[in-house]
Amino acid sequence: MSTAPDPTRRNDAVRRAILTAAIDQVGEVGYAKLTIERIAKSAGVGKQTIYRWWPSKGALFFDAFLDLAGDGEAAALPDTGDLAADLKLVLGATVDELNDDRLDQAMRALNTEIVLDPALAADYATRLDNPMRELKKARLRSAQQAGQIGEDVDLEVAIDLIWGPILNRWLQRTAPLTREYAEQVVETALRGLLPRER
Amino acid sequence: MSTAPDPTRRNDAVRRAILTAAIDQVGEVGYAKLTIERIAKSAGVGKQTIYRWWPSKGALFFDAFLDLAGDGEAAALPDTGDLAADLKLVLGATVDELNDDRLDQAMRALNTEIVLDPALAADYATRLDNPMRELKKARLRSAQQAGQIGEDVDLEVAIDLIWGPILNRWLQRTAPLTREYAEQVVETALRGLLPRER
Amino acid sequence: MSTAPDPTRRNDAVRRAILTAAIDQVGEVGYAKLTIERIAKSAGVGKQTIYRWWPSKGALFFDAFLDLAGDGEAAALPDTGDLAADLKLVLGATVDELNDDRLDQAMRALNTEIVLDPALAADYATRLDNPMRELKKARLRSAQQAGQIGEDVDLEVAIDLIWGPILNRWLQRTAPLTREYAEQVVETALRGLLPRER
Amino acid sequence: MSTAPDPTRRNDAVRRAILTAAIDQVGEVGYAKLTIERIAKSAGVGKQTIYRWWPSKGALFFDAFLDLAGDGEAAALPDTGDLAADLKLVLGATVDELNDDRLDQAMRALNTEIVLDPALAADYATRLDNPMRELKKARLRSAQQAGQIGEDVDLEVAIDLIWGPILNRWLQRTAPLTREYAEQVVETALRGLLPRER
DNA sequence: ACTTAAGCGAGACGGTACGTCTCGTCTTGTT
DNA sequence: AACAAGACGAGACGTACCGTCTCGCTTAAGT
Repeated sequence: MSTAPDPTRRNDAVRRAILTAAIDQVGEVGYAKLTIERIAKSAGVGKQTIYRWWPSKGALFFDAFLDLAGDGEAAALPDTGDLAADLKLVLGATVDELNDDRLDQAMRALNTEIVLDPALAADYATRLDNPMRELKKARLRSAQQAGQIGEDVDLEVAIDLIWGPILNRWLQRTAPLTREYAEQVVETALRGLLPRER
Repeated sequence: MSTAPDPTRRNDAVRRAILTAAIDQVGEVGYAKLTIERIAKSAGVGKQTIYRWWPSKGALFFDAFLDLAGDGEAAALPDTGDLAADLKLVLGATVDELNDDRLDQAMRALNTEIVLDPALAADYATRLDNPMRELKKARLRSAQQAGQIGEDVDLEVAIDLIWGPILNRWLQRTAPLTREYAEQVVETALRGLLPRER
Repeated sequence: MSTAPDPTRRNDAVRRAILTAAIDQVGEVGYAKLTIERIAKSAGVGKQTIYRWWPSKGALFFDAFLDLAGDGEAAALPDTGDLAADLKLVLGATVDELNDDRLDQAMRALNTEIVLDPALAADYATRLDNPMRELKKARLRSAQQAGQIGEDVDLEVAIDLIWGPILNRWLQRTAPLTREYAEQVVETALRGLLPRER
Repeated sequence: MSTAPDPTRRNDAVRRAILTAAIDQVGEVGYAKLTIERIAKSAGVGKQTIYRWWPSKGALFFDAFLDLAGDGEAAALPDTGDLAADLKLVLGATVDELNDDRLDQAMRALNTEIVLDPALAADYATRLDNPMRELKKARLRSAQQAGQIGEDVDLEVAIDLIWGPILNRWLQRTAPLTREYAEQVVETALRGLLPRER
């Protein structure tokens, strides 16, 4: 019978050293060449200590990512009443994050795991994506109530329409990801592609 | 100097066997567990034969994917004059493809490599994405000339607005990818999020 | 720097399994076809465990040979006072050993490595040949003191004269190696080739 | 049915280039690292050309060795009437050959093959060793008839007694192989180890 | 002189083993 | 009991050669 480790005895300094080492090493060698052994060495930790607490490189990295990104996460999207301005602000910040090398590396790594591993994808959805989606939806619902978004618009679709293009351009490197592009996306999404009726 | 192999001496039957084996085995064990050795065994081929012609698993898989997907690639997007209907048709087909298990597996694998390897991403852009983008842009330009898309709309942004949400939902498995969703995206993208003026 | 493994952590059961497997497999397929992989498989051991402790097949085999031969090694040559009889006894035993298939295979293999690799030859000299030579020299010196060997005879040459022919016939398979031949060698070496003075 | 190659069509320049390359490369990298591919490259020859005419590296090398050594081979051993002097002359020359780096390398390589491969050993016996043995025996027989060797001495044993020690010391590198040593061996073998009767 | 059937250089091919790397498990002290 | 250290069985990595197999090209007979 496998005796599960007792979390109360866990040494938190060790845990943090491992998470930090994971992020550090991803920056140095990239996710593909990141090995458990390398993380252990860099953290000054035995391999077993890693295997005791995480089932896989992906799971470890996911925690490391949360540790990195989750801290500064805003509790809510700004709501000044000007939807377009608020979205441009938020997406501009997102663009900046994605252009930051450390975060770019880490998020690409995370994405790799999520794309191939449905279990991690579910975990990701629960712990990161859904909460974020709720914040986004809250802001859009507020706009909808203020009459700035059509009543018949599905907010899920609205979110995808605004954030999807940015994430896509980032992932596929179709073209450089700039704040200008983000603003164009916001404007076009809000207004639609059709010619303006007069 | 490393003498590159002479392509004229290449045995094409062997090449096709390798590409086929690569796709087969990705379906059986997934991309993460796909090894060159396994592909070689499955193709009845020596490992060196693979290493002679491809520099990495990613590069091999990219060729295999092109072999799989590229053949049936349409030469142009339909243009019946009804932009919404045409887009729904095309995106519906895309949705079906992404729900086909073999293609889903292969495209996810490809995506993994592209996300982490800028060189492959560039290759992907040149050989697959850009040509497809041109076809899409051509259809949208035709619509623009017909007055169905605003003259001030940037067609690059338009493409991202239509295709981005679908690809994103597929990659991140936010929710099941259905034809209905695709239709909603088309309609919302065309019409915009703003309430209709009256 | 390459950190040498810590010998105190070594698992001795594993070490013995490897040495045994090496001897076994040499008997089955011969030294030329003996591979590290085969030894590992036969010993139920990972390849790395072999490479961790031995730098080459030759070095491993050398240890395996010592393990095989060294155990029964006599501490001293018999000294009954009758030099010829003692030598015939010892050489007869040597002949039997060389005609034993397992030892024959192993010693030929060892010889192969020694002939081509001076480093191993030096190791062989230190750990096997020199100790044996000392025993031989001790016996001959005793005979010399007893007046059974000329005082001006160089004992190194004497050893070569007695053992050289036997080893040579064995190595080169000039003719079958028999006890009779060994006895003839002893007698002729002692008496010399010249006709007897009267 | 495998059509054996027609020796009359053989290109002798190619044959010689291969043999030369074999000797050259053994000198450069040693026999263990000598590969057919390397010989082929060095000789400017296709691999198939080698495989067409020789069944193995050993067989090829054997021919190469004959080509190298066989040419200058004396037809008979000197017979001045002074057996000791003649033997010292011959063995001195042998010692010099064994101390020549090129020949040393080549003969060690040959020896390696012979020790492990009985078929090659037989070939070696037929084509090199037996003829040489006959020459040696002829010289000793002549000495025996001249009363310089006891009538009851087995000449095969005599040959082993004289040449065995030298070959052994060379193969096992027990100690440096010098002309002085050869002379000592000759004298001791002729006179025997027993003290001189008076 | 003209076919034609080798020999030949070149090197792709299916394999096997190399020696290295990392995996995830297990064992041995240390704290 | 968690931990650092690291040996261990397992097996993939990418490389080097094996011996076989075309592929064109010379190059000598034999008609």
